[in-house]
Parts: sequence; C-alpha cells; structure tokens
Amino acid sequence: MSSSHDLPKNYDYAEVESRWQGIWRDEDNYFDRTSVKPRFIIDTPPPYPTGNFHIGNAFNWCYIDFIARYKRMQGYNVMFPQGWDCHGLPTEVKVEEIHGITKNDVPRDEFRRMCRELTLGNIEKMRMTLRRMGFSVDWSNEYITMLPEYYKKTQLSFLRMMKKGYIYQSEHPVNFCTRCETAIAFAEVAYESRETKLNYFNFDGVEIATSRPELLAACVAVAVHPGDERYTSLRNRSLRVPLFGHEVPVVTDEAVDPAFGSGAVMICTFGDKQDVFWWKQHSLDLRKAIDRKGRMTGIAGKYEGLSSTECREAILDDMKKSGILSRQEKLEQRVGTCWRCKTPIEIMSERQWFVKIKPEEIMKAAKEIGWSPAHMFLRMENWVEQMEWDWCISRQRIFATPIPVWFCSKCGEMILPDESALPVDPTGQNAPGPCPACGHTGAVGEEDVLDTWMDSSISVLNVTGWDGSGVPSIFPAQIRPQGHDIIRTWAFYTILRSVALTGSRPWDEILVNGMVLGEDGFKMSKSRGNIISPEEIVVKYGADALRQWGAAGATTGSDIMFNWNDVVSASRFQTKLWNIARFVLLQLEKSSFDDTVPVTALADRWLLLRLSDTVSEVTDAMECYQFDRALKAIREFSWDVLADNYIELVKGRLYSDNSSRDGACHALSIALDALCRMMAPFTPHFAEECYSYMDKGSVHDKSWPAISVSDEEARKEGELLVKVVSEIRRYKHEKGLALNAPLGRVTIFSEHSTDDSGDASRTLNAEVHWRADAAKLEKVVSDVQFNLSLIGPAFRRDAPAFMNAVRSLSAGELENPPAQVDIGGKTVDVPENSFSPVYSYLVEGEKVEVVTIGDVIVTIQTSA
RNA sequence: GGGCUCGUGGUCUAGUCGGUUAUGACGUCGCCCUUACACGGCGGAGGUCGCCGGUUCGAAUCCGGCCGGGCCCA
Repeated sequence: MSSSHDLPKNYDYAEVESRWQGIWRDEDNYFDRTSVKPRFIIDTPPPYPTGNFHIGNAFNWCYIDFIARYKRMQGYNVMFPQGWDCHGLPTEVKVEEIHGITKNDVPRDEFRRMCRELTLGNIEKMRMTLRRMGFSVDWSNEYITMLPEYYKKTQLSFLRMMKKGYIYQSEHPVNFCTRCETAIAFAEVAYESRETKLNYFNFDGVEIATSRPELLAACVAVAVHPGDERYTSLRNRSLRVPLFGHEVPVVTDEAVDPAFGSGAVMICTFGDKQDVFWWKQHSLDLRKAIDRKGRMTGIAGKYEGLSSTECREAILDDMKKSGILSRQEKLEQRVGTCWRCKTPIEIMSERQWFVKIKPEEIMKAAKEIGWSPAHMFLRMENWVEQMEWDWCISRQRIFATPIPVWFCSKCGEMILPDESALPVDPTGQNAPGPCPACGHTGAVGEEDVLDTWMDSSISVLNVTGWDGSGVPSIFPAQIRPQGHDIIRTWAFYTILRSVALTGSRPWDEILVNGMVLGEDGFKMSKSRGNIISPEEIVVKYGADALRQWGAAGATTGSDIMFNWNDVVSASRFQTKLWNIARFVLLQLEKSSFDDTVPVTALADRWLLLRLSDTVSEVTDAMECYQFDRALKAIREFSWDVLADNYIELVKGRLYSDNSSRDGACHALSIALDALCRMMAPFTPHFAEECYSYMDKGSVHDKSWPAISVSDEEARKEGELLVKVVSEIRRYKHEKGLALNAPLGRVTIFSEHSTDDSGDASRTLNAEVHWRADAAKLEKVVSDVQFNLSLIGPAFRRDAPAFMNAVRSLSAGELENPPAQVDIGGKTVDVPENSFSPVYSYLVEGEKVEVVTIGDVIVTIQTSA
C-alpha cells in the first residue's frame, strides 16, 4: 500500500480527515446483536433537532466517542446509537414563524406535517456535523422520536404505567405558561431575579401587603400567624375583599412570617406554591381569576379580559382612588419563568395528567448507578428529596406524542386502545370500540399531548429493544453520558421510567460532563456574542484538534472554557507526532531490519519500559474516563521521552549500518504502533493516517495496546543516561557551545557499570567512557539530604532535633552513619536510608570539569 | 437562605485520602535553521497554590472561619 516515501512533509488535516471519512464504512460501527463479545451499550443523549449541533453537544459527543472507540479496541461489542428528541415547543414556534401562521390557522395534522418536515431537514444538517467530527455513531440504531415506530413505544409505556398505577388524571394546580398556553413541569421552571413592589392596602380594616394585587379577585382567605398578638381579634371572623366584595375567612397558620409585610397575608388561588399548600391545608375555595391565555376571567368583574399586567395597574389605580392603598415598597423576588420563553409562569388548577413520583424507588436505583464524578449524585439526591408535586406530563400543544385515550361522551369513562393498535391519535381517530362501562358508542379523543420528556426518557428502553413483552436481554445499558444541566430532567425521568417499566436501573454508570463556556468565561449566548461553532473550529484546525481540546481542556465533569490556545497546541502536537512518525517510518524503510532479535541496548530497553508505563497510565485513565490524564500521558511520552530523548540518543545507530540498528528500529516500530493505537480514540483520522503507512490495516480494528515491561535496571540506568546527556547539553549551552560541537572526553563514574551501546558518545559528539571505579577526585561532603517521608513518621515532633543532630555529625559519620545519635539528651536509633551525604568535588592537576548527578560524577576534558 | 462546586506564575490548567525541587499549555526572554519537525530544539525568567486561623515534625492538599466566582434549588 502506501510507502512512507509518499509521506507528505506537512500533515494536511483537511485532506486527511475528509479522505478517511470517505473510506470508513458505517457498518464497521454497527452493534452486533448476535455477537458473543461482552456488550457495551451507550444511552446517547438525543439532541433537540435545532439544525445546529453546538459546541456543548460536540464536547459531550467527544467523551462518548472516546469511550466507544476505546471499548471497541478493548474487545467490546459497542452500541453508540444516535437519537433525535423531536417534539416540543421550539419547533412549533419556528414553524409558525416560517409560515407566518399560528398553530390554530391550519388543521392539527397539517401543522404536525410542517413540524416534521422542518425537523427532518434539521436532523440532516446535524448528521453532517456528527460525521464531520468523526464520531463513530452506530447509524443502524438511529431513532427519531416523532416517527410512529418510536412514539408507539412512548404510548405503550404510557398505557403500561397507567395500568401499574403510576399515571393518573386529576385537577391539580400546575405550572402554566400563558404564552405557550400549556402546563409545564417543575423541572421546566427557571427562576429569575426581578424587582417588584410590595403594596400595602387596607383590607376591610386590616393592613395587608401583597406583591400580586391583580389576584385580589382570586383571594380566598387571609392568613395570620397563630401567635401574632396584633390579630387575635380576627380569629374565626371573615373579611370582605376590597373592590370585589366577596367574604373570605381568616385562617391561622404557623407558616405565616409575622415579620414580613404587615404579618397578614392574603391567600389567592394561586399566587405561588405556598398558596397551594395553604389552600389544601385549610380546604379553601377555588377562584380562577386568570385564564389559560393570561387574561382576567369573569370573576374579575369589570377587569375581565385585561391581561394580568393591565389588571394590576387598574386595580392599583382603583385602590388609590378609593384611598385604601397606603404605601408601596421595593421588593426583590425570584420569579418562576417558562424555561423556553421566559414568560412568568402562573400556577393554575387544571385537569392534567400526572406521573406519580416515588422518591425511595428512584433513589434506590440511582444509588446502584456508578456516578462519575461521584459528587454529581448529590444533585440527583437533592432534587429527589425536595420533590413535592408529581410530574405533570400533559401539555396543551400539538407537535407531540398524543395521549392515547378517549372518553365516553355519555358517562365519561376512559376508553383505552388495544396495545396492538398503537400508535393512535385520538384527535383524528375514532375510539376503538363502545364504552366498556355503559356501552355507548360516542367518544371524545383526548386533545392533550405528552411532555417531550415522556419520549426521551425511554431512549434506553428503545435502544435495548423494549417492546413491552418483557425486559430486553441487553438491558440495562452500560453508560449514560450527559451534561450536569439535565440531571434533574432527563437523568431523573429516565431512572423513574426504567424503574416503573422494568423494575430496575437504566444504566450501570452515568458519566457527567460539564458545560462549555465562551472564551470570556461566560455561558455562550447570542447576546454576549461569544458563541463558537464546531464547524468554525473544524475548518481552521480540523476535527481531531477539536477532539483533543475536548479531552485535554478540563478534568472530567468540570465546566470547560473554550480556548483557541488548546486547539492550536493540539494541532501542534499532531504536527509533532506526524514528524515523529515520518522520521520513524523513513528509518524503518531505509533498510530492512531483524525484528525478531530481543531488544538489548540500554536506550531501547528504556524506551520500551517508558512505553509500558505510558500504556498502563493511559489505560487506567481511560477506565476512569479521565481523558485529560490519558492524553497528557500520551503527549509526554511522544514529545519528551520519544522525540526529545530517545530519538536523539539513537540517531547515531540509526544512521549506521551496524546490526545495533535493528534494536532501535524494532523499539521504534513498537512505540509508533502503540502510539497510533492509543491516539485512535482521540484523533481517529490522524491515527488512521499514520497507521496506514505501517501496512497493518485499519488502526480502528486493532486491539488496545497491551505492553507490560518490568525492567527496573533499564529504568535506573536509562534515566542516568538521559540525565547525563541533558546535563552535558546544559554544560555546552553554558559554555556557549553548539549542541553538536565536539566535546573531547567525558567520563562517567557510576557504581553501576553501564553499557549504552555508544549512544551517549554519538549524541554528545564526545568520547564517552563509563567507569565503575571511584573517580580520582577529592570528594568532600558538603551537605546532607534527608528523607523526610522516612524521618517524619519515625520521629514525629522530634524530627527537627534529629535532623539537627545529623547535621552536626562529622563528614565520615555522614558517609557511614552511626547506629544511634543523641538528640536533646535522648539516644535514638538512626533509621536506615534516613539521610545521605551530598558531595562536592575538588579536582587537582588536570583541567577537568565536573558535573554531578546525584552520586554519579561526570568529568569532562575539553582539551583533546 | 440551603446544597454542590471552584479560586494554583501574565492567561488557561493538572495535582488535592499531607512528604524533599508544585504539572502542562499559551505567552515571554536568550541561544541555535544539528539531514523528522523553526507549528522545531536547547536554556532561562516568572507562583505568599484567594485570605485568616487551627491540626501536624511537615499543609496547595486535612479542619474551621472569611472573601470572591459559578451551578442548582428555595
């Protein structure tokens, strides 16, 4: 195949990446349902098809792809599916915008068709980005939640959960967005700080403070603290609501804060969650003053039809006119808003569908899952512990999975479809049969649709093949990778649904990634103008450089700032590695070598030992999903160990015809092979390109490197060799010599006799002698070095005294330590190896320069 | 107000179940175009590890308090 003679001098990421993307086949990444290999199933987050796969998605997918590729190389049968979570409001709004209509201008079916069409186009755009990033997605397991084969499973799961008693219908206060005209769940409420006014007014003789005067018509009671002396006379009385005139009771409740406002509170249905609590607690009336569109209702009398803001102004005006408004104060408050459109939410009592939350059940499963990083589990725990209301799953929208239910128009009995008839759309289809209760044949289809989390929270059931007939044999999945922003939604709902439908946890592990921040350290947003798209980066530096940023930019789980520097340095590392590969491949091809002989030269053994260290470090890091640690170890080995030290050491041998060349070639070929394999999950295109020149097929079919060398002698002597070379480089630098300038004679006195195969000599351009005998130098003990990790535990508070005693020993005693020393009148044993002498060397006669490396002496005779 | 999390050279960042000289990148300064690489090599400068206190022979690391950022929730 390719010969390295064709190796281009520069690495052209754009050409290489698009070439391999054209060569790789989708089938290579398919999950094999018949395989006997251990399985590794990933519950990939299905993104919302906005048409724009943003950098936060890219970051998340980088982690997934690192894992998928690594696991394949470790022999797993990997499923890396790709889903699309289609339903929801943003698409409806976009369609209304594009076609210049509102959802009610066209038939339901027509509106859904428009939404589907837009969504399919957006999915196609996002697929392109996924491919351009080199993600090894299993396209045979792609799913699109708006298509019948998926949402019939959503409907099936709904029916099953209803049968098991998890789903019920009831009138209950819910969070309601009056702009979207739909109920939303607590998880979809965002909170914003804002300043409003606290209005004090005369409420039938009692001063009341309220921030929501527009709800006066919905006032159903006045509450005071039972111990509040100011209001003892009010107990068991009723008051007349100003402007409206209806009578409301006075109730007492511990939850009233006497210090807030006037200490008397009006309870409305509903101003906030506390009102709901009181309303239930005291069995109060229900007065709906605001309708689904945010307009005042009939009970608001002359204010009927006004928006709540208009009504607020009008009521305050009227209060002023009638002289009951006494004063207004500024008030800081956190107001709940719709997370999609930021409209303040209202709490309204509506007939809705709910899923029962069973905190113990969810926590039990959540605890069985391995959380990385571990502290992310606390977010789940905190969320579950403070859940007060059940999950409202019904929405008053159109583009969503229909709730598969009809109601008998005569007796109101619920009519359910047969599971085999799914999917169904009750707004466009007749009921499956007569009413089971009264036999009547007329029925009305449910118009409400399901929350889109009802679709996406069964992603793992879908990919594992759940069809209601039992728990799939490949369930649960092995891992859920996702961001920490959706722990309380997607992770929470998925656990809930898995437990409800299968009785067990959805995944073995969950890996939580951080958020991507802009270069300025803030969340990326249009208004800040700090958005950077994956495409933009890929065009400038390539997908592999962006992927390296994803791996090395931050420790797993923490937020990551986008940073061009990291992308640039990633790209430089590729250039460096490309040049290393080029050099190695040219050497390997220059002349044949015998790769069957054992590697014997010191430098070669040292390289393989360091490679073995690197493989175990990288493997360990990958197993813990610490991608930054893994890539860092690879970079250090490549750049520092291999390029700057090893290659420089063995160039002399490589350029020779000597048989000692074989060992170096062999070591280089092992190192390059292993490096390509370890880089494959991170930079699949780059690794494949380098590997292709080795004529061994695709690197992505290869197993993860397994190199295990334990050669402590090579470590010790190799480090010395490297250290000698680097010290003499420094020496040359200090003397103003060029690094390749001839140096004369270098003698290394080390107690371990070392054979470096002449590598040091050729590298330093000097005559190098290794000698095991003592240097003929005057050696003087000049200092002492302590081993604190030994002295500390042994002496505790006496450690300083011990060290002082040692310092005052004679030179001879420092070299041959006494068995005991006196410290402050006490005699203590001297632990072995607790200190060692530091030597200086005095030289007589010849002009010899001395460099010391620990207890090794290196002399340099510059005059030839 | 509560929970979680972070604060490390100019910038970003690793390390955090205590141990000798605190990691790397970018930037910066000096020397070097040595036949893989100047997107390079070699060498240097630059840090009170947010502040205060405690535990300890020894603290970036453990404990307490404070200051400042972020996220989530009331």
